[in-house]
Amino acid sequence: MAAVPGVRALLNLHRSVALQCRFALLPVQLTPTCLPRRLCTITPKSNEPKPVERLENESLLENLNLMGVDVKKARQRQPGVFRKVITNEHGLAQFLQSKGASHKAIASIISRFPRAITRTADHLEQRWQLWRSIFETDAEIVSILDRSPESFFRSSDNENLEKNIVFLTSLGLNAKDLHRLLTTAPRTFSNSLELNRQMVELLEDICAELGGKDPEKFAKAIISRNLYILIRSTKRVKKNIDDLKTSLKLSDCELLALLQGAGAEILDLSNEYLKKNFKSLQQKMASLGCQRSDVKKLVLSYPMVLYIGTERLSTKLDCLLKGGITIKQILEKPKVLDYSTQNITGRLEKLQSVGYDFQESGINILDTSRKRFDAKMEKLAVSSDE
DNA sequence: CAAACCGGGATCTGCCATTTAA
DNA sequence: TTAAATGGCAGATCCCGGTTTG
Repeated sequence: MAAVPGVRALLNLHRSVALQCRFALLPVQLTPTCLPRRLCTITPKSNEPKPVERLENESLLENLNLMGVDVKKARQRQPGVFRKVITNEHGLAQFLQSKGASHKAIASIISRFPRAITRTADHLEQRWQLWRSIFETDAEIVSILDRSPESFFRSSDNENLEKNIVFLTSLGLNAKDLHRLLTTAPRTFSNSLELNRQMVELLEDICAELGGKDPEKFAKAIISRNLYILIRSTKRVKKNIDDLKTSLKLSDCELLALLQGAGAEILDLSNEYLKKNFKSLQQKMASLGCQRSDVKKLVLSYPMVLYIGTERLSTKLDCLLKGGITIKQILEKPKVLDYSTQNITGRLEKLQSVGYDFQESGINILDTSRKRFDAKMEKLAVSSDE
C-alpha cells in the first residue's frame, strides 16, 4: 500500500548502512574471533566459558524481521545462515517480487528455507530461466516456491539442473510430462543427476530381468504414471517390487504388466506400509471367505487397493457389504473402492430409497461422477414414483 | 442412447541424517 | 569445524468425464 515504498526506501537505506558497517568491521572482526580459537586448540580448557565464536548478523536479523520473516523458525532450520557476513535478502526479495510473489509469500519462503538468501541475483535469474524452460509463466513457478521453497533452493547447482532436464527429456518424456513432473514433484529436479540416473537404471534393469523387451519404454511408463518415483530411494522401490512379487507369487510376465500399468502408483508406498496393507487385505479377504487367488486378482486388477489403509479398507468393505453388495461383485468391479466411504454410504442410502437392486443392476452405478450419479438418481426417482 | 471402460487430475512437504566442500 | 549440499523418510485417496461399447 502507500506505506510500502516508504518502507522499502527505509530498508534500502538501512541495507547500505549495514553493508558499510559489515565491510568496515570485517578485518577488525576476523582478528579477535580467530585468535582465541587458535589459543583454544592449543590449550583446550573445557570448563572455561567459551568465547562467542561467530555472532549472528544483527542487521540481517533486523532486515528479516522487517520483511515479516519468522526468524525463530528460520533460525531453527538453518542457523548457519544467520552468522553469515554477506547475504542477499533484499536481492532475493526484489527478485521474487519482480516475478510476482507477494510480500507474504516471500517472507514465508525465507522462513521455511533461509538459505535462499545466500543466492546471488545472477544465480537466481539463471535458475529461474531453467524452470521457465518447462513452465509457461512466472506465476506457476511462484506458486510452487510458495508451496515448497526447498525444492527450488536446496541445490545451488544450476548446471546439474540443466543436465537433469536434458536427461529426463532423453528418456522420452515430452514437454507435458516434464511440466507435470516439475509441478508435482519439484524435488526431482534438485536431485543430483546421478541419483535420478540410478533410479532409471534400476527400473531398466528390473525390466530386463523380467524379460521385458523395451527397458527404456518401461522406465518412462513408470515415471509418467508415478511422478513421485524419482524422489524415492531405489532401496524402497526395489523392496516394494520384490515384496509384490513374492507375496502375490507373480510370474515375471505378470509383474512386468503390473508395474508398467496401474501398479506403478503403488511403488512409492513405504515398505512397511505396503507390507502391512497387503497383510491386512489378505486377512480381511480371508475372513470374507476369499481365496488367495482372489486377492491376487484383486491386486492385479486394482493395485490401488494396497494404498488404502487397514482401517479404512475394512470399514469401506463392511459398508458395501452391509448395503447389500457381495464380495464377489466387489472383486468384479473393484473400482468402487476408489470412492470415499462417506460418498458410498450416501449413495447406498439414496439407492435403497428407490429400491435399487444391485444383484440385478450391478454396482457400476457407484463408480461414477457425482454429476452422472445425480442424473441417474433423478431418472430412478421418477420411474419409482410411477 | 446409456452403460462400461479407462486414464488422468488434484496432490507431496518438511524435517532429519549423512556426506561433501570451504 | 561449520555450513552447504544431498539423500531419505513418513504420511496414506478421491473424484471426474472423454471415449468406447453394446
